[in-house]
Amino acid sequence: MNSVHPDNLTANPLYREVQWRITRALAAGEWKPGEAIPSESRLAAQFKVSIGTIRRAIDELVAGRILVRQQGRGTFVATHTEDRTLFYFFHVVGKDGSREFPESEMLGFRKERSDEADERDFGLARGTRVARLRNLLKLGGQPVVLDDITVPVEEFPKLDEATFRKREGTIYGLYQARYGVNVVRISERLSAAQPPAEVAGILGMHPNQPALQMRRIAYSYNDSPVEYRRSWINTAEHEYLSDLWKTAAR
Amino acid sequence: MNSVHPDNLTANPLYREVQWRITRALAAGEWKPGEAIPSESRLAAQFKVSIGTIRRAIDELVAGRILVRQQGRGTFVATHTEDRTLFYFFHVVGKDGSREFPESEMLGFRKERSDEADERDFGLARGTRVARLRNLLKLGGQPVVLDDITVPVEEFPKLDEATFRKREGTIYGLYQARYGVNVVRISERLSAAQPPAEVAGILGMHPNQPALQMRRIAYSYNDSPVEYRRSWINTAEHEYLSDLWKTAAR
DNA sequence: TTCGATTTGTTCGTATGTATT
DNA sequence: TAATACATACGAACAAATCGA
Repeated sequence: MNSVHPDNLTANPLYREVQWRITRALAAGEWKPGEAIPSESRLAAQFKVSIGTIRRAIDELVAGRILVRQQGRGTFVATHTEDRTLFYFFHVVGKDGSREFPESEMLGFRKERSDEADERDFGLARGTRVARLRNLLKLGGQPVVLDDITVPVEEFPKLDEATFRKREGTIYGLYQARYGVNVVRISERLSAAQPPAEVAGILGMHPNQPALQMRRIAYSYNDSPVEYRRSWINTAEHEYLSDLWKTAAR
Repeated sequence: MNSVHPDNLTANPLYREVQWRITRALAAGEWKPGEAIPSESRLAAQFKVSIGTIRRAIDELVAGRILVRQQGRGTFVATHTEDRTLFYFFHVVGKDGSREFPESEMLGFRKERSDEADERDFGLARGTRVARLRNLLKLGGQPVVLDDITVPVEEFPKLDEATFRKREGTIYGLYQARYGVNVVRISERLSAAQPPAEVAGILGMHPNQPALQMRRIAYSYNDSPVEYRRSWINTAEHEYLSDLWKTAAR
């Protein structure tokens, strides 16, 4: 067979074409988070390629934490209910290096139109209907992170305050389980600044004490942005950890 | 042949054993940065494994940016002379998202013994002979990052001020070319703080303006630490970008 | 410019091992 | 125990890029 598949018009290798098709199926909700996707042999038959090509396609999705393989069981769509996926997206640790599961408390919820700041910070078209959510994260009982979250209402139908307040697990877990929105990648920008008095008060900071200011964009499949955050982090006892994979190189 | 190679006592898969052996050879300086390692077919013959196993072993080292493949040419030990490797380790960007090659200026150099702070921050045994280097990075002509770098003298024989001052390219490029020390991974911890007046002055900051404080540990092969930094970043016009790979998921 | 050798890249197939159900 | 699914290892064939004769 040729190295280029007949219905592959983009001159991409076959395994990448397969990867696309799997990604599209995921984006379309064909297989839900936590569920198993068809077995490699079944996918090979379905796509009419060798099992090795299927494995190669899945390899990259596993590396991107979009799928999870389990020998003897199957290959599953990654969920946000496991601790390791949490710490893939949550980078605040104790200054002693301790990692802790944060306790979450919702402080506010409203719906409105996106404004100029959203356009400047996130490239979000002005006037988009959005929900705003203020969420406080505590570590060891102490308030450490204040998140101001913005999501387009369109992506999250029938979103309401009670859903957020009564949720179990992480916010991304909620997106995934209830709205079928799967966050697979984030981009964060950090700077140091003086938080507003209101924020400093919530975070229990002394006045004039600086804090970490963060802007995050969260992406789903195919690099489509689905959530925007402005956060303040009290770094008196904690810090932001950026650790570029321990995967390879041992 | 068995899945476990005769001289593989650790019950690791064969490709990982091969990966180890390649990594050890790299750490021993058998192949220098910029040089080609033996071809896959040659390695396969040398290690008495199939070429597929060699490819699998190299795959992970390429993913970890330790090796670089080039079709038709060979597989090379990664260097710090290319722009893309620079931005893998340098995370400061303009607030408008612009990436710029920093201009470097050495402000100080001395040798001494490591102190209590090094032990606390980096786990570096107290009393180790170290070199201290103060380096200023400018972006667009403006001072933005001040690095206080600490390296164990043992790893860098005959290290002197002139070598640093007259270098071309990055500091990690210098480590690599002149001392055979190849930085392959870094871990960074960030917090917000008030810089000392001296630092604020160097960075051209207004007094009482907060800055990003960073501690970095740089690792070579096999996760052995080789360099320690304390940095201050002026985030008036720039910010720290943490973008967890765009590789997969497209 | 052409050609051939070399090297990595892609795809296929097969056999066997290991974990799960 | 048997069936299923992923994991490892091998090999073959051809494609595509590179480089020097």
